[in-house]
Amino acid sequence: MAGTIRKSARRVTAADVAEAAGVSRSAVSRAFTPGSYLDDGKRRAILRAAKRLGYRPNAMAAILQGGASDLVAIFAGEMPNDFDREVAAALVSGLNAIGKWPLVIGGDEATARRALANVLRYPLEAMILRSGSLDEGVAKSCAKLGVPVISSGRILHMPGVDNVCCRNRDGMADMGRLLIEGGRRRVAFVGGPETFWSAGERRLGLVTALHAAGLTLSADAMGAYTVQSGYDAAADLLAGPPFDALVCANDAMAIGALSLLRDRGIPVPEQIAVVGFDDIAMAAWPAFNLTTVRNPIDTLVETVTDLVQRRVETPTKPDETIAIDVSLVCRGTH
Amino acid sequence: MAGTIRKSARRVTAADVAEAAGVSRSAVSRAFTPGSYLDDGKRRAILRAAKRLGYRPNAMAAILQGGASDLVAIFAGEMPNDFDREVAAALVSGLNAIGKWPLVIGGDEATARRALANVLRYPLEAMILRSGSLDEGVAKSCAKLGVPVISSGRILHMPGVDNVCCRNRDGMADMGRLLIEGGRRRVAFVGGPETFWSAGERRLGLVTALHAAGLTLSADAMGAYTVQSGYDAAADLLAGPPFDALVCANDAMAIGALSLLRDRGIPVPEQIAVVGFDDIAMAAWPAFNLTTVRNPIDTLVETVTDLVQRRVETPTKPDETIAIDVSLVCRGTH
DNA sequence: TTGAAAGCGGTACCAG
DNA sequence: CTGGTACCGCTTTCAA
Repeated sequence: MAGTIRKSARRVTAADVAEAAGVSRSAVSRAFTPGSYLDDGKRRAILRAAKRLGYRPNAMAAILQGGASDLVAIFAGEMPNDFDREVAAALVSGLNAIGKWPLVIGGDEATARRALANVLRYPLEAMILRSGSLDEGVAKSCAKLGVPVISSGRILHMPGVDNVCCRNRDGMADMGRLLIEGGRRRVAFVGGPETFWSAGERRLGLVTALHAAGLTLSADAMGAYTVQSGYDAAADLLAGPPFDALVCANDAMAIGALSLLRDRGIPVPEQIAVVGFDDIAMAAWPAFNLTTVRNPIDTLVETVTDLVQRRVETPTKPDETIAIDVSLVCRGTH
Repeated sequence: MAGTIRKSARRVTAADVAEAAGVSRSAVSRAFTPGSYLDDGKRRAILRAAKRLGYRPNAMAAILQGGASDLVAIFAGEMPNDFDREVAAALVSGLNAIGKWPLVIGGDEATARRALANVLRYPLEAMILRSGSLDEGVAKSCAKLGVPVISSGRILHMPGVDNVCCRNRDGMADMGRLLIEGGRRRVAFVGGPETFWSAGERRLGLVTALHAAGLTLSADAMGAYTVQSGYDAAADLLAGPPFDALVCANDAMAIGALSLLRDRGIPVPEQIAVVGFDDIAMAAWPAFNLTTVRNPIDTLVETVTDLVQRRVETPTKPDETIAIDVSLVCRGTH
């Protein structure tokens, strides 16, 4: 369907406004700078002319001149599950709320890698990492350029990086103890490839709790943090030696595993307990009622935005590593 | 936890590279401009020096000078459900793939409104609308500045706006006919407030199909496109006159309704059919097995990114309204 | 092929 | 309080 043909117009500049209002460009600049010396009547006249012409100060010029860019990149990775997408959405809102512009980079590794080189041409105030696999490389590139890096969801031991991360090991250790107290003895785990750093941490927490009780992991499966991969991993595990608890590195996989067990008619939690990590909204739905570990997104976002602000304010402040507390959410699958 | 204290360094400029390589700034600029006259040895020397110093051309200066900004804003709204978040994530990836930088604006209306005024200070190549409530105002502001607007998910009849939208009415009309053919006669609908434009369109499609069969809508409930609101709406409807089909304006609400009916022990689809719209990944899970209308995200993203490119290429091209085909997905709840 | 110089659109520092 | 002016860092003429 065709519609109106439009004309492309040149952007209105301060000079245009100055001419229209019969003042100098300096005056126009002052009219848009709070707390600057300018006759009140003149200021009003300028703002009126600006509004009439549709003038907005060009951010590029202001930034080039030395102003804040307010640009913050988010390296979001592929966002394969709802938790990652929720975090990304919440980060965007949180950054908007503190007056920053999140410039989001997502998609597969090749696209992201290509994007990185180019996005660094923009004067970023910070780079937020949520990707997983490319993190070290990105952090190195940023460090070279003096762009502050905030890694969330995985701890990067590099100078020039602030870290925000939930207590993966503690959370999963608590979960392990809960299962053991509930009488479970043969515990299987569904983790992820090395690029999912948190999977390794969570596994470690579980193993620690098991060891303390004189137990070891019964089986180890590899997932991909998606529902489908949890479904498949559970099927693989069922083909092996029996187990009475299935600990998944995240809720998406736990929900997938739950579905598989239901399909096979295996009673949960009577025969096998199934638990996850994150406490996504879905985990609370009656259809799943999943026992899990709460990984609070709001706290994460607050911590990250706070870190962004403090880092921008004091670029030389020491690096920080902030841990976010998690807590057991006992529902019906353990 | 404290760590290394870092130094904040000045950004490396073309002048620094020029000095290091013993050439003029012009030569440095040329070295980064494909297809420009420059001695090959000199170019190599410059690129080497640039790499050593960690130089990247400053995008702000290039843009100010007249270059492409590659900046595309996405007005994403609150993203209350997984479909919206999936679309946002896919749009981000799609834009990255064509070399654009999605600058995402999300969160509640107040935040978004405040953000709009400021983001227009950046030279945006396009503005993608997914918000719902603020769309007209945003489109007007953009039109005044000559920023192309691409509205997706809701048709805006305004000059200067390209529209991409799925065939909401057709899809829901097909669904209505499917239900009628299946013997359903008392059809209830769960829609949304006026800000959810698609809910009205989908309702219209359903009503059309019902009318053609000499039927009318049995009941009308208002949801908010979230799972919880579907759950609540279904509860409200059950308190009224009986019905044998429950059509929800999106999958999230359908899944909520499904949960409520299960909680109440009402057999689906034997006693009541439940259907949705969008075909989110979850709809296919065995736990829900939802009959729905497929609203293809990949096609949406391709269409939008294509439109962005064509609009940037030819700013004066006529406005377009592109409809995306949808299709019935028959599973187990109808 | 090269360097010098003129902007791009602001901001901030001048002297007035 | 005001207007003029020198930048910010890059691209792109222009003349050499």
